[in-house]
Amino acid sequence: MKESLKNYFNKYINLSDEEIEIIYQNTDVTKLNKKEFLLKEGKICESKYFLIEGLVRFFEIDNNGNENINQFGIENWWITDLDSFINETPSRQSVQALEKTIVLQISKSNLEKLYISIPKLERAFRIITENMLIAIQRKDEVYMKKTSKDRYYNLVEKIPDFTQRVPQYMIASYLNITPEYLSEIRKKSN
Amino acid sequence: MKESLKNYFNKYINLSDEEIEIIYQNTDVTKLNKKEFLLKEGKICESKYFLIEGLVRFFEIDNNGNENINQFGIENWWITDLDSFINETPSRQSVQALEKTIVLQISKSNLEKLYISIPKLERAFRIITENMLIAIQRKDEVYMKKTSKDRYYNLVEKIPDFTQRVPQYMIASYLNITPEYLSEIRKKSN
DNA sequence: GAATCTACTTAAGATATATTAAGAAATGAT
DNA sequence: ATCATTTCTTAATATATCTTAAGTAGATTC
Repeated sequence: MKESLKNYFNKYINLSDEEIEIIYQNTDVTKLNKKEFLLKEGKICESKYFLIEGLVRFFEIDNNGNENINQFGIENWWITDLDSFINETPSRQSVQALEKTIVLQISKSNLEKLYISIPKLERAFRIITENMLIAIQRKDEVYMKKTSKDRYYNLVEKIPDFTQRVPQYMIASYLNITPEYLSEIRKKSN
Repeated sequence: MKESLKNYFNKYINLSDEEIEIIYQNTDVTKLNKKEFLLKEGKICESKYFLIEGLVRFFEIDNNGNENINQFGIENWWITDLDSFINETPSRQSVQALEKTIVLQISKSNLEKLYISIPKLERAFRIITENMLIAIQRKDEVYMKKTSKDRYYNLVEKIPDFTQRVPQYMIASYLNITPEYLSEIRKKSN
């Protein structure tokens, strides 16, 4: 676990073993079973969660009572409702485990302490956040302008095992189409 | 100009006048007339541009030769194709002034120097990038899941003067609808 | 000031996607 | 293994949005 953290941060900055130790001391391990929640709509997102193993989904309930998935999270990603975390406002979305999931949790106050004791972390998170921004912009290129079919094949190509790990109706929700229509798209592709 | 920069950064970190001066020494002022380009598709985005005054659009040309606007930039925003800037890959989009525009330009190498001489800047850009990420996520909530009509009214509500400053066909492009359909939406609203 | 261009509108027909409802298949519980 | 529940598929119909084409008005050019 400490090893994962070390490997991860070393992609961005050089940290001594003591520094890794300090970071690790400021985290908690949380284990979730399938269907358990990391964050519930309406609550303030108090921590950043570094996903060690497993799979989660971000979703919200729309006016018609439908679940709308807008993000999945996998290994080595930070799981946070950033809006809620930064501005300390109630989260509009929930985060739920789709598989047995292990996360390392850093509370906001611990993170602020870490930024002070290990200022290099500012740099790491500056870079990490930039990369997240790039990722979301790339996603937008596909999801804003392309047809449902293109979005589906884009997803299959980029994360092939998703179609195994995630029920189809959730993929449909993530792609912003109805499960019925996804079914048609898949049929036509044969 | 230096004043703008100072006010801006002071929202995130405390900078002395000397530090502001150092930052300012590492920027260039660029003035653009309407229709001039800050960045052209295929070129590497070599600088971050801080928009002092004016209005720009980000767009790309799709397979059918249509311009696709995916972002506007206004005062106090950083104008960058981050993917191109960070990874030094050719930009897939162009950035063009829609009005007389003034930007402060920081080259990548100058920015790296500044991160070293004024480490607090890491913190500033960490926070700025987080805020950009939050903004893009909020935009996604509207643009991924809502109908064309809702997207239009959301834009009108959030940036009312846009409908004056930007031609309607560009707004349609930004909203991912055809100008004809936007025309219909507007008609129905009366 | 006429001619040309550009942005905007209107309307008819076409297409992509949603909705509804029903049945089939898979999964989980007893 | 059986039953119940959840997920997936199929098909008919409905709706949102696009495409094409034509027309109008304002801006720009000669």
